Amino acid sequence: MNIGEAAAQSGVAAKTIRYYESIGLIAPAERTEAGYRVYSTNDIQTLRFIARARGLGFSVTDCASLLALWRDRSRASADVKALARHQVEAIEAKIAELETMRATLEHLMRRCHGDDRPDCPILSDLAGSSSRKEA
Amino acid sequence: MNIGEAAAQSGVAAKTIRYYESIGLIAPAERTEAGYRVYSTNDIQTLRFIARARGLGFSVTDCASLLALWRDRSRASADVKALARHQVEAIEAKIAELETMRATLEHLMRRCHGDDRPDCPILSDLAGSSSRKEA
DNA sequence: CTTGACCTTCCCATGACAGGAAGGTGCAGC
DNA sequence: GCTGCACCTTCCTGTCATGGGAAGGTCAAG
Repeated sequence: MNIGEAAAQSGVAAKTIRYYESIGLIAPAERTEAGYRVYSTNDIQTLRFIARARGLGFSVTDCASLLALWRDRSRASADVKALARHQVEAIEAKIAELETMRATLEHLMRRCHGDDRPDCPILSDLAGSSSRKEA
Repeated sequence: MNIGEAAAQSGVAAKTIRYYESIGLIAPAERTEAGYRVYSTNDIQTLRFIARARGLGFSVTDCASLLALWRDRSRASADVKALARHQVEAIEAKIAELETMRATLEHLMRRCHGDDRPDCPILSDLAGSSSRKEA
């Protein structure tokens, strides 16, 4: 299977597959005589694994760790769980940050009449009024 | 005031101030004979405005729009509110995405015993078990 | 034999900066 | 006056995870 079909089957763009190979996340693919990369269904599994982990927000570096654990038949599930917990914490931190932003913005929007008058509490706040909330 | 003090007073790193100047977000600063950038308290206000907008998640491009509206005394507050609403929507989309990730991860973690046994539903899921949730 | 869809490598761009090198400036102290 | 140090300048590189596109080779169909 060429890289195009591998991309179609795995959901990972051909460009990205080459990138993953270049940074060592996946092993260099076999090549045809002409230099075309060749992929097996096993490689597709790996790519899908990566795609799912990325979809859960894991960094490419985390994916390398997860792949190593996946291949290590003697791994402890606690190790995997620790990575997952860490990821959940990172996600929660981001959510909290975003929630704060949203709350502040919505508070400002409620106070903004939003018509064609120039008076605008949103801008006033950004300009430094004392009623703003510090993040 | 030199760039170092402007940075201290505005909360924007000196490096970042130069960056903002280079991309045209702020006007080029006046210079001393020796070429040092000089900032006024007015410039500090602008930098703080930007810092607050960035803190609310607005992109640098959005900041340029907000600054333009801020300076336009005849702006309509509706224009500002529209930008804010757009930003809230973007934030909510990100939150939703992160919530989905978190829910999936937590679901997987609950099923993972997390001890020294190698059996791990988290990895099984990433490897393609049918019980996974699609994001 | 040509066409067009693939594939290859290579470099550049993104967003929003941070780090660091190489060199000039300003001021305090001796 | 000179030294030293903190500060300033520009310029280049790196970050993260790709995407875009150029220039050129390959493959299968018609």
